[in-house]
Amino acid sequence: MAGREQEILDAARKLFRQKGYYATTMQDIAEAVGLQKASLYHYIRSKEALLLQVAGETMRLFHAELDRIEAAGGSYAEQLAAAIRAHVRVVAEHQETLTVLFRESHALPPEHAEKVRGETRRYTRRLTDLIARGVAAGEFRPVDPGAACLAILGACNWMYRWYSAEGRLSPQEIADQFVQVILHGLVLPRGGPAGTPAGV
Amino acid sequence: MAGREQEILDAARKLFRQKGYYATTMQDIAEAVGLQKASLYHYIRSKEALLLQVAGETMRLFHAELDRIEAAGGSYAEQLAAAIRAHVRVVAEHQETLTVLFRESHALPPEHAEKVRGETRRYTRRLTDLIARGVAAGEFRPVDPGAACLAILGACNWMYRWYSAEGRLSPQEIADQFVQVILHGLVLPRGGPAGTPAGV
Amino acid sequence: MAGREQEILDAARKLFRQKGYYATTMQDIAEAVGLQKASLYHYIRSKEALLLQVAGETMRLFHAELDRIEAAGGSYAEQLAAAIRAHVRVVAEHQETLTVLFRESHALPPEHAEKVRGETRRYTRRLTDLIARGVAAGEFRPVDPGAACLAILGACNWMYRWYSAEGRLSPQEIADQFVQVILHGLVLPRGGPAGTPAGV
Amino acid sequence: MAGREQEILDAARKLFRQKGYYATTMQDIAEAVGLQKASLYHYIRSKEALLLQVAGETMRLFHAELDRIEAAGGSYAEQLAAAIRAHVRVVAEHQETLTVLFRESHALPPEHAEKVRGETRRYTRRLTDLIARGVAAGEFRPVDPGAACLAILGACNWMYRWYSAEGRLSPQEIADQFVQVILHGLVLPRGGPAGTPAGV
DNA sequence: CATGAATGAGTATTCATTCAT
DNA sequence: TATGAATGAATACTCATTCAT
Repeated sequence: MAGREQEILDAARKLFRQKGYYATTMQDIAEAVGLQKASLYHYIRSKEALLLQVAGETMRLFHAELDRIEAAGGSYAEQLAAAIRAHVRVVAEHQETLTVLFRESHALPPEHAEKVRGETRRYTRRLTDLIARGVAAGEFRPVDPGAACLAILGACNWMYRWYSAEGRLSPQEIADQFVQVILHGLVLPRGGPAGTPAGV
Repeated sequence: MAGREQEILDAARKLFRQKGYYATTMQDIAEAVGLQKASLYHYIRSKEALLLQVAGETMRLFHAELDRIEAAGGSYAEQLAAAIRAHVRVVAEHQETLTVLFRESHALPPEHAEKVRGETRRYTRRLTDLIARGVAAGEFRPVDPGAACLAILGACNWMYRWYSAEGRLSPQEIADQFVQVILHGLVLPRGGPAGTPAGV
Repeated sequence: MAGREQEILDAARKLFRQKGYYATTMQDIAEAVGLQKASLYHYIRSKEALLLQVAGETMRLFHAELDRIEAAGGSYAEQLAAAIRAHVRVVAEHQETLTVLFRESHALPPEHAEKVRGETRRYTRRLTDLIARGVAAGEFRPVDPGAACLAILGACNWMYRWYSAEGRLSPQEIADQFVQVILHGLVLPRGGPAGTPAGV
Repeated sequence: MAGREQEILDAARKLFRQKGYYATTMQDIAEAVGLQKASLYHYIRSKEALLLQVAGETMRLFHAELDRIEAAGGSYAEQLAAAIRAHVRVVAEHQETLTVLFRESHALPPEHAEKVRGETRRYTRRLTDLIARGVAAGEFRPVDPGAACLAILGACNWMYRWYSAEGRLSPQEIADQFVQVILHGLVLPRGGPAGTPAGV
């Protein structure tokens, strides 16, 4: 059944995150699912294949969120805010997977590593395009869309290292803060009668 | 001599970054410095000690920059901008070390890992405090300083994964963009006299 | 059914020859007959038993041929020639089995290996006796019958390594050549009125 | 030193012969030379490399003997007799190596197996040519040189299975018998008071 | 009859580290 | 200082075989 395979994948993901890919032995995984080492090989081809599956799981999610958001439309600021919120949520919900992806994907054989990197690049490009369109539309400042995108992704992805479900802020709250910082910046527009920006 | 020790450290850092800590063998390091495996042990205690040294190198730098900036004074926005610029510069200049730090420090034994994490936390706190003071002084929006700080650190640290000296943007330019996004946000304040409050 | 068992035996023989006994897995055999690994065990006791069966198949054939030839009678030269022809034919027809027998029978457990060797020895003895009787009768040169027998068996058995159905010579032709060499030698009797021997 | 490497090679050869290549473990070899398993790898690259070395050792010897014999000249019958004697001697002296070569060389990776087979073919061709020249010169019967050569090689090589230093016949005696059978055949030329062939 | 699941025992190989020279 | 030799411990993976269904 797929049940056992899923159990193995879950155990592997958890262990890879806790101890790292190399430090996790097939023995560890076997014990975690209550099987003998050899029995694992009925369900998976190799340890590496396990890593590949774990690492490959997530990019889909990000793309799906972006699809949804673009379909929903709205101003660029609204779309970008939604994208940030979605990204934060995915990172919080799949922290384990993403930790493995970010920390261990270099252990994949070149071809697979390349595939994972390709997915990542594609996602980056989509987000960059969104920003570029916002800039072109005069809705965003004339920033460099590539750099801005990487700043945003960095802020969100970095969560994999510090987020905790027991932490002070909920994913929702984190997302609110990130949106505010990224969309409006930290600095209060100085005085003047001239308007402060509209809160998105 | 310290010369040899430094050579070994350099080789280790480079290899740890290229192939990862586990995938790098003492043999690799020995070949890189033109010694035999066994000879390395005249200079270093163990592979782990090597990792510890590499990983421990950098936090000092960040603190030093922050010292300098705080000593120089200026508005909170100026200080924060300077901190971002400094951070970006350090990441660009020590990408190798930071890659090892970010990716491999979990391979350290608990006590050492804790020490490294402690340094990191201390740096985060200093930056958070700076933001908190800016907020208290009414210079920054009333954001959550902790979240804002982590967003900034994420944006900057994430560079370890994508920055390339041959890339399109120089560290200087990257810093400019980051400062702009983080201090002023992406969204152009909508004109008009009618100021909307800094809601959100 | 015996059908399935035979199929398995055939597949095993073929694979043992192609890849060797150790390199052939039960999986390989199962795939070759379109069953699952576990299902093989309804027909056979073990992989070793399979090898034993394959290895044991052939000696019967050699003995049967010798029975037939001795029953038919004739001069010793005629009988020996017939034995060589028969042996060559059997090797050509059962090359697969004999390859396994010659190359892999040492993988059998001592007792079975001994049994196979016993059969081989018995065949060798019968052929040696035939030669010895020919020598005693003054029909053959006063050679050492044991050595002569092993020379003959070597020449014939070695075919397992080089014979090919697509080769230049048919088994019949090979047998003709072997008979000629073994019965009359390579060297042409020098001159003299004395005739060349009758071609057997 | 080469000493240890040679010891390992000797142990491997002996064990490969006794138990077969697959049934011999690196542990066995290590114990035989009084080292730990891991230590073997200071001297050899892999188990397979060990087999290759053992298997590759012998063909050189056969060629060297043939060189010597052809240089010495003499009638074709004399040369062939010398070749047979030499071959018998080499087999007796290197039975261990040849057993491994004949029985286990199919365990080599294709490219190396091919190389070994190439050497074998070259030796066969040289011997075939010698016979062919003898036939052309009218010194040998008009046999098929290829078949005759394979008969001879079979007779000699087969010794790897039955020869024993403690056996009834010395290599010298075996060679005498083989030469007699192959050069003059088993059958006594019938009739006439006239000459028996020259005993070579 | 057939098989999916499970396993125990085994196997080559790697690697950081030690130590006598 | 430098190293060749040696090793203990670990590790992923294989495979013949068993058994409940």
